[in-house]
Amino acid sequence: MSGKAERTKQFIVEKTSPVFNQKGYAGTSIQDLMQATGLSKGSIYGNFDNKDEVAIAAFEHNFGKVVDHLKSQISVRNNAVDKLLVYPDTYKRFFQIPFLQYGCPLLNTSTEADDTHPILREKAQKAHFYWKRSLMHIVEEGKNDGTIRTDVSTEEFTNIMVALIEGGIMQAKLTGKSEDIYITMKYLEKIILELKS
Amino acid sequence: MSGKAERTKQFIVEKTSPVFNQKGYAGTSIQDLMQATGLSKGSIYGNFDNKDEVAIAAFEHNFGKVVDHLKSQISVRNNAVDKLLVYPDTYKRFFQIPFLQYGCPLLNTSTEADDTHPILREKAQKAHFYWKRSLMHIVEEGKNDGTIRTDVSTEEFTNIMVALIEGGIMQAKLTGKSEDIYITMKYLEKIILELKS
DNA sequence: CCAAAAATATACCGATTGGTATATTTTAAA
DNA sequence: TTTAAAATATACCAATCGGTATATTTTTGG
Repeated sequence: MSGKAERTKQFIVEKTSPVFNQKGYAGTSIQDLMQATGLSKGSIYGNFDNKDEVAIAAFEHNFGKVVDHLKSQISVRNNAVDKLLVYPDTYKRFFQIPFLQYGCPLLNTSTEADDTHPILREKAQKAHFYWKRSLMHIVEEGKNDGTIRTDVSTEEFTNIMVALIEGGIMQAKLTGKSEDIYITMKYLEKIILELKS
Repeated sequence: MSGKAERTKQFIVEKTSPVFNQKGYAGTSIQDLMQATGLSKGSIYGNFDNKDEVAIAAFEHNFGKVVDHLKSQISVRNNAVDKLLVYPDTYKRFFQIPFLQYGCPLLNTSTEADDTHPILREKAQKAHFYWKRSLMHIVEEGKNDGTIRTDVSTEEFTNIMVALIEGGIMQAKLTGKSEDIYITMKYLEKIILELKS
């Protein structure tokens, strides 16, 4: 496999990842992948062993895009509370973020795969664990430098924060109303600000 | 169609609804329905026009079971705050409720169907609307009889409540840890109690 | 108990599924 | 520029998909 194949592999992932996020694993066929890439079946199977591997790579790509987007915003903020506020700031504009058009990849993948696809489920579990860990890290940081109250449980707060984001997205995607995510994110903003010591 | 067919139809829905909730619409085949019911393909297609109709009936059955369960508990409580507390009380024991074994039907159906299956999406939208309306009704009731503070937005509160429940379920289903939904529901309990006037 | 009707089972349909073997084209090194 | 290798396309495979036509069984009303 030369550098060309490596680029084609990347190309396939980029083109098919929105399809997987929209249609789900079971709902996406090889035909869909051929159509999304413009490549033949042989070309796809020449770069991936099977549909599973494309789906896994697609999930990791989708999740990675969200992470990169948040990370870049978090990096330019210089205290824990402001860093946490990146989340409501971002998800308030949920419908305007192109790679979230078909929903949160973590929510989509976990609800489909939790009872059906062990490999994909494990990938989603790891993504969730990574997300929670990075949130907890910010809260702990704030506690250590005295900007966040120490009488709140980091574990509990991050759990609630994730629930609000995913539950808000679910409602907004279902109703199609940005108001639904906006309300939830306004509330998240409020409880983040209440963390201030 | 005699009474027999009506009972068979009901039988098919009861046997297949857990399958749809576990595997999703795209992931459930007619074979699965035959296996779950022990009936032949002809029998299933004699009672339903197509897979869509079975899926729709299954979703409504699944959602109905949750609604019935909650309603029966709410009916024996005699003030708005206590009625709202049925939700955290119930979902705290999420993993012990048999018909929630494969997750919340509203969450599962909406995340799968929101971008792929307009009919199923509409059913999920209506279910969500019904749920929110009944929550809002309880809050308004409490405001009217003076047991709930009038300075909180009913719309905003119910939105946050739904988000916490669905987001909590998503995390618990993904990790497999009841702790994840317990934390979220403990918090929901707290903010419900803070509604008291 | 019998006959008509209703319900269920069997057998089949074309289309599509995920995947493979092989032919063809493209790439890269000499 | 030639040639071996790598990448892509074509053609095919058995299995399964959702759905239908028809045969058989079961139910129901007289």
